[in-house]
Amino acid sequence: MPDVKHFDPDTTVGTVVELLWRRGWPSTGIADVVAATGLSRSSLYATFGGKNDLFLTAVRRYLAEYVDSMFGELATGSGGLADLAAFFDRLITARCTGRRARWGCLATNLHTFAGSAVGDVAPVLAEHQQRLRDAVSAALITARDLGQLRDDLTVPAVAEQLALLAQGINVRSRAGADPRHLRRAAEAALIAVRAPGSDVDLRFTTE
Amino acid sequence: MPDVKHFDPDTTVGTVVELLWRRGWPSTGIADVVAATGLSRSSLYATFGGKNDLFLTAVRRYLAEYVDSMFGELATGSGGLADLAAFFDRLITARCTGRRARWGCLATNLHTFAGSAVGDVAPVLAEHQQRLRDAVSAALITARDLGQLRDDLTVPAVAEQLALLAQGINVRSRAGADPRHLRRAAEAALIAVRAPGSDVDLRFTTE
DNA sequence: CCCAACTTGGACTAGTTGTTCCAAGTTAAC
DNA sequence: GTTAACTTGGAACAACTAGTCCAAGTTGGG
Repeated sequence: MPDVKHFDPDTTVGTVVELLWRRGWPSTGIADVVAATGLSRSSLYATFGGKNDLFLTAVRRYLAEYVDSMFGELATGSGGLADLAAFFDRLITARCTGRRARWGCLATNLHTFAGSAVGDVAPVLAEHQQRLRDAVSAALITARDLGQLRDDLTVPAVAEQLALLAQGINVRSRAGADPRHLRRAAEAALIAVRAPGSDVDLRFTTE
Repeated sequence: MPDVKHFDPDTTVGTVVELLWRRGWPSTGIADVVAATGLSRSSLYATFGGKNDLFLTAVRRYLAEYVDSMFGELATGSGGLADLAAFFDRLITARCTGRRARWGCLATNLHTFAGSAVGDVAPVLAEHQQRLRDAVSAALITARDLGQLRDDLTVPAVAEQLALLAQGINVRSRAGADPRHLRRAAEAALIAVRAPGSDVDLRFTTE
């Protein structure tokens, strides 16, 4: 019986993701969403609820669409340190080139107002960080099995270290860091944790 | 002849630093400053100009008061990697304990809207990152002279890597990261770049 | 004392914020 | 075609934003 929606909510969420990613949570208003989507306030509020709900939906979409694909073979691959090198290469390329260059990572950007009263993003960020660390851990365990990882370093410690490095890359890329510098840094980090005898190639494909 | 100011501008800037640090730039309004300082809008605008000027002044104050002291003996010390361990220990303690725990680093937080139209913070952030990298570089050069640094790694690459690690620590500390995890990560990073033969102690004083 | 130079509180813009509301329009089963 | 359920545009809302303005008050040199 009822009238049917005149727009595609999924497309709308996609637009909101880009807005939120580029401009940040507090600086993005409903008016911006209206302008970017062409919808009216009524439709937005009826479909998504308020600003908080809409933005939280957008954040979850971001994690599903952009982050999980970024992890790629990290958790499932068999390359060990080579998979980690590929991951950092992919990350730096995504952060520094293309249409979304210098947007940083939406999840990392949101850390800025993690302590804020608005929008309960903290749990979402915690889950994201957990997934990142788990993926890195999996690759490191593979590396250990392959004899690529120094035996005087523990997997959890190195996983945390590399996850923090990724966060640093996300932050600095938004400020316009030189991708060559970032690649050098990631390469150094991986070489440093590589077992002395290992001959795994850690050079980045992109130069 | 003229009337004299009824308040201390330096104290006011100090209050604004805390406000900006904790709540973020776009979320902090002049009304908040008025409430926190007890001053009137007139006095604020007459003394500091608009919101942008006031906040930029606060950011510069932050860098001078909190960051430079954090670097400590990094640039001038003779401990090499030991000085770096002390730096990370200091950083993690500052970010995770005390009144300002989980506030993160104001400069790192500001990266979130580096690309934004408002307030020209980008140059300030660039300068800050440069200083951080230079300080780390100085300590690494000392480490190299002392034979503490692996000779298959270059100073600039490791400097960038450790600077990015520090940024990661800043980001994650705001979201409530476990300081023990952070210390483990920093320790692993330093152990990994230490020359095989070196016996420099990299354990953190705080445990 | 006197008065010019300055500061200050508070009222006041003009624009924006997130949100609500309703009349008008649209849909599809009956 | 009727009708009930739904969507939509636009107006309106109160609270808030950064910033301006001016009369009243305060200061210190002459």
